[in-house]
Amino acid sequence: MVRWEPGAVERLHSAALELYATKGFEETTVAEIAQAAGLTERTFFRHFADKREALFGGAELFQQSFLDGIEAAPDGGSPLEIVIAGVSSAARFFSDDRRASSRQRTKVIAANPQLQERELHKMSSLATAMAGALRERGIREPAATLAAESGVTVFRMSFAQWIADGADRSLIDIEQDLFAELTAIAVVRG
Amino acid sequence: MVRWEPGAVERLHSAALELYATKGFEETTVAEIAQAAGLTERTFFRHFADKREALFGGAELFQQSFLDGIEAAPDGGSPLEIVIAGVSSAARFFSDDRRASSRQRTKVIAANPQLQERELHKMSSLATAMAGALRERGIREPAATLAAESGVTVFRMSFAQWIADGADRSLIDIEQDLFAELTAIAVVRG
DNA sequence: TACCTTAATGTCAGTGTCTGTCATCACTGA
DNA sequence: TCAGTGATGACAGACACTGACATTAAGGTA
Repeated sequence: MVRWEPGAVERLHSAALELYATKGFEETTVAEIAQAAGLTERTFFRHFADKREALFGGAELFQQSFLDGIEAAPDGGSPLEIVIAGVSSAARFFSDDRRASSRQRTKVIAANPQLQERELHKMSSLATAMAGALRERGIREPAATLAAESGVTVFRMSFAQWIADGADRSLIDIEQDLFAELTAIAVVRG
Repeated sequence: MVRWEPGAVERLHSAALELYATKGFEETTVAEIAQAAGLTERTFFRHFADKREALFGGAELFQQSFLDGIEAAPDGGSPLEIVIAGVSSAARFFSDDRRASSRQRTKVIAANPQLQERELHKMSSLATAMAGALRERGIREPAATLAAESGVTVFRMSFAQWIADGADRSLIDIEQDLFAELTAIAVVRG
């Protein structure tokens, strides 16, 4: 007989996602989420820094998959090629059976400006971390940050296409196309 | 004898900037800002949607200067060249005598995550608007969004260099260098 | 002059997010 | 048996933000 049911964080996360999806983010109170998870409001704020964070857990693994890909990239590539290795590595994080849940989560975020702001902040942190990893590999500024920001842009656009209605291509395929488009765009006097 | 002193918005903006800079954003209450401006808390929220917005006024003119530059760009250029026209046009918005005040404002934003999130959101909106302007000029997706996002990235990095300690180059000079770096990075098999 | 309208503000009573503090309870190890 | 320890509950409070209604001075109109 345990005093507390295990998995409090997971229960809070699930309850939050479900309520945000059905009632809307602003229309759900933290007290409601806590009650749905069988806990109190105070406990919610012990596990999540704020009401939004319940939707953004597990970002460390996500970010690490980018950094791993950058570290593992072969030597001698251009900055963008090394970034492509990182973004491709992270694509494995999103197998096709995750598409449905990714779609729901993205829909919730798209419906609320506060959540969009948090999402942008996470992406900005990712770009900063990737730029750091590039510098570790000897790439100097401003090339490191330019390449990292470009990589995050391509990832965001690819992800949006990946979960778009009717889409069925794999994330990594879409990424490759968009990186090709990026190099085409950057040509001056084209 | 006027009943109310004119320039309520400006007074609130100034009071907020000063208090955020001296006490810190989270440490200042809206009531304090309102009192410093000779108004009430309720009036603050009539002029600004939230506590952060007091720092982000006048974004419409700022954004429009990008769009104007895109509209005015000559025909026949690549997507990135048209974006460069927009970003260069906006550089005129930041003459050198604005450097000191830009520096203070940026410092306040850098000191607080909530303000950073709002800043990122504004930049994201700018990129969306620029992509729309590019589409108006016949550029298709995904080229339009890729070019717009790249342009915003270059602008952000240029701006950061422009207000960096000891910097004295003009914003437009820095932008040109970074656009050149961007095209260099994007070359595959470099 | 008296009256009406309007715009900007004030007043007041809320709701909801988030924090600090202390109490509670099961489990653990000595 | 007893002193930690860790997750939670209970409670009070600060502060951001909103809705509803009152107030005031300026301008226009009869």
